Amino acid sequence: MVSSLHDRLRQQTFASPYQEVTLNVLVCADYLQRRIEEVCARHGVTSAQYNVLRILRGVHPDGHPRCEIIGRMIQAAPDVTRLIDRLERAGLVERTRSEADRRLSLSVISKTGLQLLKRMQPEIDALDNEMASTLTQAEAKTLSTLCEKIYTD
Amino acid sequence: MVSSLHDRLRQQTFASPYQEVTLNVLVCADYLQRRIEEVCARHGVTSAQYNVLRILRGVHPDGHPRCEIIGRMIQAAPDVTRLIDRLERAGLVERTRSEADRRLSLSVISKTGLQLLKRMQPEIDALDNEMASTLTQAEAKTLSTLCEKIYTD
DNA sequence: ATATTTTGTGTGTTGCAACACTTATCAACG
DNA sequence: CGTTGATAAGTGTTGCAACACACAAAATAT
Repeated sequence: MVSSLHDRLRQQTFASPYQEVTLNVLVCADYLQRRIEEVCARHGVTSAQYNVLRILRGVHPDGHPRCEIIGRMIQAAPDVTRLIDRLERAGLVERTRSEADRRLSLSVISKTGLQLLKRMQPEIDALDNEMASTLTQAEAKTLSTLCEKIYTD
Repeated sequence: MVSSLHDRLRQQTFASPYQEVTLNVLVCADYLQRRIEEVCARHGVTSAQYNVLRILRGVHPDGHPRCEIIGRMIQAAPDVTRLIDRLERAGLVERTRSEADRRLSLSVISKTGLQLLKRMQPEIDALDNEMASTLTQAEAKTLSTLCEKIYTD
């Protein structure tokens, strides 16, 4: 399915390699995103929610204010307030007001949230391992570096 | 703003270069996507709508059935029916029933749609040109090839 | 100290996205 | 030729996303 798109992109003649690379990065990301989304769906969360949970696991047992979470998210998203609302309703995070700065509402990942991440881990790892068959470690490194060059302005 | 995320990704230690590359491709794509979305928003369309219009321009004055459009879209999307509904309401495409196979509803880009694409072209080109300052042509080619390796299974 | 700006969060509304389901047409087969 | 299955498009519903806006607390200026 994706490979048929690939064929069409190949047939197309590009005015510059920059036009081509933009399309390829977008298609590639959509492919990767879709695989992750699949795993997340099986566990009843969206990829954005999963991303937030991982961020919060990184500082557990401490929490993060909303603004800090936004800055660390892979895909920028507005409306993080309601995203956390849903995580809270699902019992995956807990919110408390910061004493030091009462504007901040600190989100902390809950025990249930940590358990969910633990259950998902092997499936996420499996995705990474799959990639090892199509890309050498050196190629992965190169790809990372080139991507960084683009988004670091 | 993105570079601050970049710093955090750098600080992080990755279990494997495959974990790292997944994040980097996603972040990079989000960055590129956001730039395109900005241009599209200025012209009153979403990037998905813009994508469909470009696909239809490719076969103008002929049209494409919905199923064909789905296969050619950069980012897979369900509900293309209503996406085209909106393009039709905006006067950017016209729909007709195929005589050969009456299940198919052929979408054809309208004169207004072609004009819109023409007006947007310089701004889209500008985005590509910007990239030339951060990436050599050879690097762009390499990046394209590596991305293709990932999504071609 | 009070006024002003900045920062952080939450809310209200519109429209789009994702999911499953329905309808219409074509193809294949008894 | 009628029946069954496959393919294409459209519909109905729920919930999320994007936008602007409103409020609260802290930082800064006067």
